Amino acid sequence: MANIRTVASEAGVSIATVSRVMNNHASVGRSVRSKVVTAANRLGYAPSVGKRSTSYLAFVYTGPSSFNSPYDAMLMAGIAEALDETEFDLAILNPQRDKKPDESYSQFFLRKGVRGVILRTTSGTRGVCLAIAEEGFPSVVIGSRFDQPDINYVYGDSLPTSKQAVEHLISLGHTRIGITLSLVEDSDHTDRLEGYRQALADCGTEPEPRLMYRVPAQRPDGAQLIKRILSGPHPPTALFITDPAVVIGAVNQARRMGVVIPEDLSIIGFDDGDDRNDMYPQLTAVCQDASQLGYESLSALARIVSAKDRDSVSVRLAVPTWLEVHDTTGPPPDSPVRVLPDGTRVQQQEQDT
Amino acid sequence: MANIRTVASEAGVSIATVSRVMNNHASVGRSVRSKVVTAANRLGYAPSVGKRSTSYLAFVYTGPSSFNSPYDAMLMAGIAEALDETEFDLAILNPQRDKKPDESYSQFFLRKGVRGVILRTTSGTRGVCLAIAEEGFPSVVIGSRFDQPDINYVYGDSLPTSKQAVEHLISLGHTRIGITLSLVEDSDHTDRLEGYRQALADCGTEPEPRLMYRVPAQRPDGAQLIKRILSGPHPPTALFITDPAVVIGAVNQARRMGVVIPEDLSIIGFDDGDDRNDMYPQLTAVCQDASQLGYESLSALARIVSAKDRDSVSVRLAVPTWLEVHDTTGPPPDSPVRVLPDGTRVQQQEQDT
DNA sequence: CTGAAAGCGCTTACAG
DNA sequence: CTGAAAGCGCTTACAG
Repeated sequence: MANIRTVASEAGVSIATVSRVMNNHASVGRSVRSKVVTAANRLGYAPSVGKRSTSYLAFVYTGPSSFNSPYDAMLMAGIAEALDETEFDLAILNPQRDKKPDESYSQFFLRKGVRGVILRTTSGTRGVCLAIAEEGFPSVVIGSRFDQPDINYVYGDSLPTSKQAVEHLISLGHTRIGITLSLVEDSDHTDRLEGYRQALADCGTEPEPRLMYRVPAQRPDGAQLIKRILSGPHPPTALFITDPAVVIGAVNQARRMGVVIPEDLSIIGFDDGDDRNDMYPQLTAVCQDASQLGYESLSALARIVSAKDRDSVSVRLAVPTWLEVHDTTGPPPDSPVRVLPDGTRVQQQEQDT
Repeated sequence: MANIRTVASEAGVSIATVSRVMNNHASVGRSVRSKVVTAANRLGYAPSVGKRSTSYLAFVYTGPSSFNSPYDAMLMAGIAEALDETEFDLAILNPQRDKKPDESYSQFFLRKGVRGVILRTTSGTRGVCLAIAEEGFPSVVIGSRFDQPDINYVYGDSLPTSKQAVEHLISLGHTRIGITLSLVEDSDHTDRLEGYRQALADCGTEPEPRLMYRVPAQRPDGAQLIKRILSGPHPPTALFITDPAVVIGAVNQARRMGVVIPEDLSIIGFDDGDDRNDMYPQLTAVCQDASQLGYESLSALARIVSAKDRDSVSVRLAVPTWLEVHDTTGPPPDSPVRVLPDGTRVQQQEQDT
């Protein structure tokens, strides 16, 4: 294992300077600091005392943390499972709390005694992931695709299955198929929209902007959505709801309004874990095993950290998703079902738009 | 902060011996080893290199890990929240993987650079919690009560609310009230059973053994349970289901069998988070905010670790639970509803038993 | 099985 | 802002 002396000579500075960089002393000049960080990352340096060199890998939220979502819970389960097969321990790090503003990510991670990181992306933090990868610190991004080289990631490949989901609705006879998307443009939602587009394009249809709904990714937002679109003009007869929380809110709200699923409205949801099986009626869904994302990310990270030559390991892994057809999809009603805000149910005939 | 020299003189040995104990060298004699561990815990020793003494607190499963349960997810969320208010970072440790058999828990934690631990109890690991507390290592048990002094714990106080839940059923007119319990005897399930007993006792009823069901704590087990008890003789008209996963399986299975809730069968569940609001009909439940358990545990642990005199801090915290009456409880049917294995519905008259 | 002492990795007051 | 050197905490080969 590289020690402070190796790093010093690699960077062409004294060991005192390396130590100062590792402890983020303000006195070190910018250019010297970045030379040292680069050398440390290249050599795979980690501070150590005798044998007790740290052997922590970290799970890092690049944005606000959200441990209570089913997605994150499944990630953790998979990470914990993979961890048991390695010699590493797991740390949970929150750079937002105590990374110093003038500190690079590598410095922060090294100061915490961490050897590699799994980056949990949230909206608007792709830049953070890129910055960390660029610094050369061992990292694997979980849940997002990247075009840039030299960035490792593991993501759920939902495009083809999303297409398949919409094709399923088309084959049932639906022509007014809505899609819900989150407010943020991440690669997951881009993929799901693209699957929707492709399925429609294959049968010569243009996506209709009025059938594309942007909603925050919470359960109450799913309920709101259903109220809004079923009371408006020209509602869809089927919905592809691309978020696991939103679909739960939506299905329950529909039933509260007396809308029968799938007779009045077909719904295809998205499931990160096992939720589809705990719903009644059982949910037709694009399924992803989020625990597998966690498992694969941690395994990959362990390989990278343990590798002789880290740059030789490149991880770009697409974990398959799959479609499960259950009880929330069926043929469309003769005409779209509307429910007015006062609860009146209107089954209108198709009209010009 | 105590260093290896202080510990050595406190224990009356050389620094070499202290170091050997910390690294679990086999050569050190049993009695010397335990003297050193005791001294280290008394002084709050943690290995350090200069300033970078470790500042990790750990979340430790005393049994098999289960991150994907809603309970654990909520715990993590609360722990993460409390963590942000401290100077500590979080580690996840699995003693089952790499604690050496001949190593004490304190030695293991110190070797990992951890300053204090939150112990997640599972069935049959109360002994582990007691052993760790006895060694004097800073620890807080989450989710269990203890009678022994000198053990810190934070638990959900579900006895009074469980009693209230059963009283609610009694006030609706139910006389055949069943209860489901997990297979293991932990303090949580003991409390819930005791609440059930007390509510029945207050109106002069003995609990009937045939209405007390032991089931594993998984969703499919809830479905099995409903099949079993509704097809058997003398089914209950109301059920208090003391596990969040079991109740979901049970409610959905009941509906699959055509049993109307609450008209045919009333159900009171248990909710660690927000699941009751995502069910249709909305679940009447004994509610506990598991994230609060996590929050309080971590806050308490941080206080203990930071205290001048650790033994002066004693944590024995009962977090309140509460009853929310929603849509799964109502008056009992005229007579208990039975559904035979072939799907035939039998509404039998009350009979002698 | 244990200690005295040499040595390692890192940090920091001092000097420029 | 950086280095040479003293010093700290810990580990370990050597000796008994």
